[in-house]
Amino acid sequence: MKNKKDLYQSVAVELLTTQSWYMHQLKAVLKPYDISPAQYNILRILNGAKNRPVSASYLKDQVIDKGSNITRLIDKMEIKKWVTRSLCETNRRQMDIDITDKGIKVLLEATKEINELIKVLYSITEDEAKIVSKILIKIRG
Amino acid sequence: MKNKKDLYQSVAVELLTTQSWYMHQLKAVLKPYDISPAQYNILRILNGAKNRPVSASYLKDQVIDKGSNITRLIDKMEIKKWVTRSLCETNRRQMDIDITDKGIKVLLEATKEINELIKVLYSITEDEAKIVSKILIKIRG
DNA sequence: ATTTGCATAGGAAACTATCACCTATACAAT
DNA sequence: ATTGTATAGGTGATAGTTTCCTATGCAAAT
Repeated sequence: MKNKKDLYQSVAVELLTTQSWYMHQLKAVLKPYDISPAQYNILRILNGAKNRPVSASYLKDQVIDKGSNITRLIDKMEIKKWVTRSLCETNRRQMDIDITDKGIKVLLEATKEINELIKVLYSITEDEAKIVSKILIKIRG
Repeated sequence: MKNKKDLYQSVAVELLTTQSWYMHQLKAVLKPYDISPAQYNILRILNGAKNRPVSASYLKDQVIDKGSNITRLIDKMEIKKWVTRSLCETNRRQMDIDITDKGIKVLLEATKEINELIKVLYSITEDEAKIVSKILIKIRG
């Protein structure tokens, strides 16, 4: 029987290992579309907002990796014409960031690939999937 | 009841989110020692090898993030005098990579911090810890 | 002798992390 | 109306790291 420290240490190690394993596949799948996982994440959030534009700080809150620099991510996506940026009318400190048709198109294509990729997770049962999601959420407190 | 795709999608999202959350804390904890998580990983492997030197390819196999560039990691760690690199006598294609006393010292210091950090995972029970480790391993197939 | 495997070198591009600084706005208190 | 403070976002510079790529040297295997 392991001691407590080693037990939780192995949670950390398996978390890092499994994420790394999945992330590499994710990057590989998105690469042909020239999308980084962080950019894909932004596209999903923008599309999920049903064409109502959102602010950068909203994106910062919603995004998976809180460490990412929204301004510079949006810069790159604007160049690729996947998003637009305009001054918010009601609060002029904010930007209205919105997805374009081109952005929606690339999001749909990428999503198709990701829906395929997700099948690599099918080595666990649906019950296990429910359990692991729940515990992962609980970990973050 | 969610459909299957959404269920496994949420596993992916929670995996990425929780790892990102933990990784940021890990980086913050290691920063004062000027160690990256990847370098800490190398130090642990070298120390775990009980002072028997190992090859770069062995490290590549053992390391958590398979995408990392062992040569460059070792370059940096050699500069900091945490490891030594010498030609392997028995197989002269290989390098013998070994940890130094200085490397052991910084490893021990960093490990102390990480043993503290691990407590952020205590929001789940020991049973949940066992379960989540097991499922994370199973995911990778 | 040729092929395969191990390890490394080095360039280029991309990403990260910080920092300091700046602009403009909102909003509440004076 | 003025001032102070917090908020929202952006800019630019720097340094370091990572990632990808190609190429090379050398040893080992066959």
